[in-house]
Amino acid sequence: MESKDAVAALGALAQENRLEVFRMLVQAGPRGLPAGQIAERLKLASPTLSFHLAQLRHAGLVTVTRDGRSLIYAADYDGMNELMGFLTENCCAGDAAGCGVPVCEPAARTVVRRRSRGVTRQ
Amino acid sequence: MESKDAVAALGALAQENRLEVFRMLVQAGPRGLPAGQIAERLKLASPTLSFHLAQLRHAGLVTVTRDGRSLIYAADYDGMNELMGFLTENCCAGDAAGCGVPVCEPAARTVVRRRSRGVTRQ
DNA sequence: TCCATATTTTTATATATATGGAATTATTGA
DNA sequence: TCAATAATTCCATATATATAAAAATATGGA
Repeated sequence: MESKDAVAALGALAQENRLEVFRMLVQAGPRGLPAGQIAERLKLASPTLSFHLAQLRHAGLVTVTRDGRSLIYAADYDGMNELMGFLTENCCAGDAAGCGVPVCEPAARTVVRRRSRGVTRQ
Repeated sequence: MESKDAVAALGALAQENRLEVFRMLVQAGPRGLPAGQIAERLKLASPTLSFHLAQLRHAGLVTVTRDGRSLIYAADYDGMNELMGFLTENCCAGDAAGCGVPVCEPAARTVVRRRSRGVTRQ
């Protein structure tokens, strides 16, 4: 991961509404949520939400797929994990015990197959 | 951690120069670095660096102690780890295996005693 | 006490970002 | 083909942020 990508991802998360959106998607799991449902839950005007989702998408933090009229947004866990790895990279000059950073491998990944109707737009 | 604190921390990191400063301090370890040395290594004007260090400090990502004429900045590893915990909180509705997030405990912490000359200003 | 060093604070200016109304595009079902 | 729904893009406005020159503060040594 490049420094510029990390700045983009951090900038995307550094906003109250977007952070809420992202955390909602992280908690929702790989199945994601339709934009309308996010807007409703967070009481955001649709152009506002659309703007924020685009930021998160360009930053590689969420993915989108169409399902009929709805666009389904989901957290991009790979993007998130890459970002966290970048922040802690080579911490304490390699002696991670100096700063309490998790040094273990990620939990074994369960692959979730998404409904494949519609076209993916990244 | 509150959402507002997370936004502050992410905003502090979402800037090219500050991200560089922070990563430099993360890699430098708990002993930290004097402001002048950071400015020199990153070729930043001192008021600019000072502004950025203040942002990181207010966001709880770095600490500062005085040593003679120098102010020594160090990464605040607790702050960083809290932030990452906040982002991944309750991911996949509790089934972390769904997204490959590290679920293990942080490495055992090695406490490093800092030189106690001067006053700590947070 | 005075000077040099290290760093911060103040201030001005330039630039980037957030918001929501209005118009637009895409999809489905009648 | 048309109306209804879901969401986006365009636009104007308000607000926040980054930068560095100049002035101010704190420390240590002569």
